[in-house]
Amino acid sequence: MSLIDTEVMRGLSTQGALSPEDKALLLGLELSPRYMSASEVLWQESEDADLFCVVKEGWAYSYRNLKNGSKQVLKFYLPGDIIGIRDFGFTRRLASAAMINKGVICPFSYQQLFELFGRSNLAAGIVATATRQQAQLSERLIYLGKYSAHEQLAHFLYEIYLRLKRIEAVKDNSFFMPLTQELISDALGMSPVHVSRTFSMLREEGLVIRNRQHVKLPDPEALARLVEFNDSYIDELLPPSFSELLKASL
Amino acid sequence: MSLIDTEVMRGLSTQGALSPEDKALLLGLELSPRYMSASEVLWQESEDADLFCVVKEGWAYSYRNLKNGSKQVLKFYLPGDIIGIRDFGFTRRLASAAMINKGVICPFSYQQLFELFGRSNLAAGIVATATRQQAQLSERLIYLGKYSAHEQLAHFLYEIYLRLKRIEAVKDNSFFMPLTQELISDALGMSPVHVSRTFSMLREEGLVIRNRQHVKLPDPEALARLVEFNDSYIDELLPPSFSELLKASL
DNA sequence: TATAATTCATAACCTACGTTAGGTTGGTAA
DNA sequence: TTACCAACCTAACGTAGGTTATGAATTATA
Repeated sequence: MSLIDTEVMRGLSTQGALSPEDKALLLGLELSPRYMSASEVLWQESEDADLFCVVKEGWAYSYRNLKNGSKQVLKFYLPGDIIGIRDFGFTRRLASAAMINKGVICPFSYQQLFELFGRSNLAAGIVATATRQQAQLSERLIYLGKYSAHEQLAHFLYEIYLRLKRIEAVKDNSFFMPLTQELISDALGMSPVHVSRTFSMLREEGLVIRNRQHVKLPDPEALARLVEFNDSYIDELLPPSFSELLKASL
Repeated sequence: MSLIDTEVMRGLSTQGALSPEDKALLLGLELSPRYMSASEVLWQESEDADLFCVVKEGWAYSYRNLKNGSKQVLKFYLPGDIIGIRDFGFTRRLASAAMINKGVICPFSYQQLFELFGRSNLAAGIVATATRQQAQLSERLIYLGKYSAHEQLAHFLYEIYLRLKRIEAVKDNSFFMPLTQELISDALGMSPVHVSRTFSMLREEGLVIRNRQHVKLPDPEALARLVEFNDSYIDELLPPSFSELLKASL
C-alpha cells in the first residue's frame, strides 16, 4: 500500500489537489518505513513528542496506564491511519502507543508538519487548540471508562476549577458554575440522582461546598490528589519548538 | 475581555509571534459579537457546518441527542474557549451546541480559517484528519456514557467493520481482528469477563460469529440498526467547499 | 403575595456489571 | 506425544449505580 492511500491523502489526491511540493513530501516519507514487531512500543506517555506515524501494515493502539493498575485504550489504529497527531502542539506525549501485531510504520516529524503552516502562525495556533480539545476529550473518556462516580465528579469539578482559574474567575477557591445536576449527569453519563448522592458524599468529606450555582473547593489540592489529575493538557503553553520556529519565521 | 485573551492567542501573542495580518484578522472578528440568551441554540446536529465561535461571556456546551431520549454532553465551554472547530473538515455538524446562561460569542467562518492554510493543502488535510479522529473519540465517549455493554460492543465491532471495509480488508462479511478480549475490555471500560459474556449474547442472537482472531458479521445492517450508527464521521470525504478552494488554489 | 415549575435531597428497591473461581480449548515447544 | 500457557467460557455471588417515588427548598410567573 502506498502512503497515498492514507485516509486524507486519498481524498486530496483523488480531487487532484496536492501540489508538487506536497507530493514530494509524501514520497520522501516513503523512504523511511520502520518494521515493527508485535507489542513493540512506539512511544511512552510523557516522552518528548516530536513525530507522528502512518501505519502501513498491522494494527496499533494508543492507551494510558492508570494508577489502579489497569489501562484505558483510547483508539485502535488500522492500516492507513495516522497515529500521533493528537500530541501535535504539546511538548510531551499524553498517551503511550504500541503495535498490536507486527507491521510497518512511516514516521513524519512535527517539524515538517509545522513548516507546512509556515505562512500563518494563527493557523498553527488554531490547530493546537483543536488538539488540546481532543486531549480534554481523552481525559474524559478515561474517566468515563475506569473510574467510580466519586472520582469522576471530583475530576470534573477540579477540571472546571483549573480552567476557571486560568481566566481569573476563581476567588478564594470559590467560583460560579451555572450547571444543574441534570446537565452534569448528562456529561458524566450517570443518573441525576447519583450525581446528587455523590455531591453529598463530597460534601461530607469536606471536599466540596455547593450552594446552587456557587461552588467552593476548600482544599483543591486534596481533590487533585484524589483524582491523579494530569494538568499538562490544560496548563501548557505551546512547546518551545513552536516558539522558536515562530520567531524564526518573523 | 479582548479576543486576544483566547487561550491560544494568548500563548502566541505573548511570544510576539502573530503577524500583522493575523492580528488584523483577529481584530476584524471583534467587530461582530453576538449577544446570546440563556439556552439559545448555536447550531443543531447535522446542520451545515460553516463557522466556529469564540465564547466571550457566559457558558456554552456541545451535546448529542440520543435515541433513548437522553443526551450526552461532550464538552462545556467557558469564556475564552473556542466552540465548533471540531467540525472543521466536515460538511455537517456532528453535535449540537447551545448556551447555558446568557453571554456573548464571536463567529469566525471556516472559509477564513481555510484560507490561512492556503499554501499547503496537505496541512489542511492533516488538520481534517485530526478532527476526524476527534469525532471518533466523541462517538466512543457517547457510547461509554449512555449505552449498555451489549450496545457498546455491537457499536465497536461495527465501527471496526466499516473502517476495515474502507481499506478493502473485509471479505464475505469476515475480517481479521488481532485483539484479545482483554484489550477490548480496556477499550470499552468493562471487565474481560463481561466482554466474553456479551460476545456470547451476540453470538446467540446470530449477529457475530467469532473464532479467535477471525470475525464474521452475518448481517452487518442488523448490527447497524441496533446501534444507530452515525457513519458520517468515518465515510465522509472532505466537504465540497474544501475541494473548490483546493482547485482554486492550484 | 400566591401558584407553579425547577432543582435538589434522601430512601427503597432492583439490575447490570464486577469479582472470584474453575474448567475447556487451542497453540507452541521439547 | 506430553507439558505448558494464553485466551476464552460459564457460574455464583456481591455491589455500584439505575429507577421510582416523595418531599423540601428555591426560583419564576401571575
